[in-house]
Amino acid sequence: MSERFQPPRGTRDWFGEDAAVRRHVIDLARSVFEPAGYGEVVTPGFEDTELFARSSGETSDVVSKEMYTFEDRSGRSLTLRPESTAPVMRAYLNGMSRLPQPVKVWYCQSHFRYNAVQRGRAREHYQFGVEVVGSPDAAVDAEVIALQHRWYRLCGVPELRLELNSIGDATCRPAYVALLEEFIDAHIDQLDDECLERRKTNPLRVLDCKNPSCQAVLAAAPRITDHLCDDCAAHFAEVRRHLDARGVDYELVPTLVRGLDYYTRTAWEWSAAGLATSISGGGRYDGLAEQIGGPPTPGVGFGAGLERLLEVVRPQPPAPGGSVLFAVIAEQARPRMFALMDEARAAGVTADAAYGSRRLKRMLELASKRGDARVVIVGDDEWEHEQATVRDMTSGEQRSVALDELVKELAGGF
RNA sequence: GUGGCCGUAGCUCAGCUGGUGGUAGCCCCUGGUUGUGGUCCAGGAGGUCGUGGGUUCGAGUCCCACCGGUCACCCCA
Repeated sequence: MSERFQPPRGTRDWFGEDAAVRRHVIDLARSVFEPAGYGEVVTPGFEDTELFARSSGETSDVVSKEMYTFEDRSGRSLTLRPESTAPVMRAYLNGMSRLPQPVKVWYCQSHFRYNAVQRGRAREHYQFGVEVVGSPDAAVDAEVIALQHRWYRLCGVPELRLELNSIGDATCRPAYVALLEEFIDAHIDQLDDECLERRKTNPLRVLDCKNPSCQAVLAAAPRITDHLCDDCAAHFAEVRRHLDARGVDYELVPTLVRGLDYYTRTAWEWSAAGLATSISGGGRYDGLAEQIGGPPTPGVGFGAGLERLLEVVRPQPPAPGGSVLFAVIAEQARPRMFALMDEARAAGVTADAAYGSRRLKRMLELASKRGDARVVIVGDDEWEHEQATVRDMTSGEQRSVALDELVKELAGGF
């Protein structure tokens, strides 16, 4: 095994059924978002390191210890994207802002973070994500959440749960944080070391502490939702009205916060049975554009981990159906038959050849395993008469078809 | 990054207190006469027991380190 290569720690290969199911959940997401006006966006695999440093915040875990940062041959500092929201906003500022507003996009990209590898925590992971840039409308927040809800329902996610909160904005959050810090300092002797550490880096995270004795103390702490400014409170109320109207259930969680600095107002997370972590996180980020040198620009979106989703549900793609397998026994018939196979493909028929064997028994066996509907058999007998035997794999019925008619027969057969 | 558990074929796993690696199941390939599948039968391929050291007459089994996985913490999708 030492002579062989393994995928690098925290990465994996996708093939066979895994790849098919993965493809299927992406197709389901597209089937939900594309009719709603979301177009695909693709951003570079790496960006200027500063883009992530400035947007996520130098002290964030992502920036301080999880980024894959390297220098290229010209000495530029580049970083493999650890998330896609900042890159999408960068792309928005680099041209997308000229499109009709707001700009609605989806992406399915890999992300790289040097973190502890565990179930649902890889070093390269895929996210299907959505961003709506250019509108502060609460109806947009609700649309994104509602569509995501439909996607997860289509996937059949068990015990789907939505946690919702508003974390305010630059007007009200600083005052709330000051209030919270005051509370924490007043109860400092009743909180553990971890809380003290968080108090220094991100006071909001203190509320997350899982220590029961800390929780008992923190239950009396001021809540962000009680201290929103009028605009934020009105915005949050409207998001909830829209969600109620769309029939999306949610749970208000005042302690739900975000690890990245650019989030404002609406914040949400989805979770499901069978996985301790959330399967998706989203929020509004009205402060992001300015942090990376653009004009004030509102935005809202989510990133949904594909691997995490596939940990809790594996929706089966619909069986292809109607596929045809070419079983060409006669050596001299192969060139023409495979050419006809291509013609059938061009005519819309799903077709493949049994390349692995020249024995009919094995070819039919293969057709059974693959689930092909029909098999085109051409041996010496058929070849002599310019014919093919078409076998229906369900009924076992066989009929002769002239080679000149074969493509038409296959294409019209279903 | 810290701590616990784990690592036998592509996959799921046997392997007792150290004494020669399993006819195991699934998957893959071949054959069961010359052209008929979903079954059955027979055969085969595939492992330096994660890697490297150490203890021992002898290590899949015990010890150490590394690699990989997993659980908790941190954080997050």
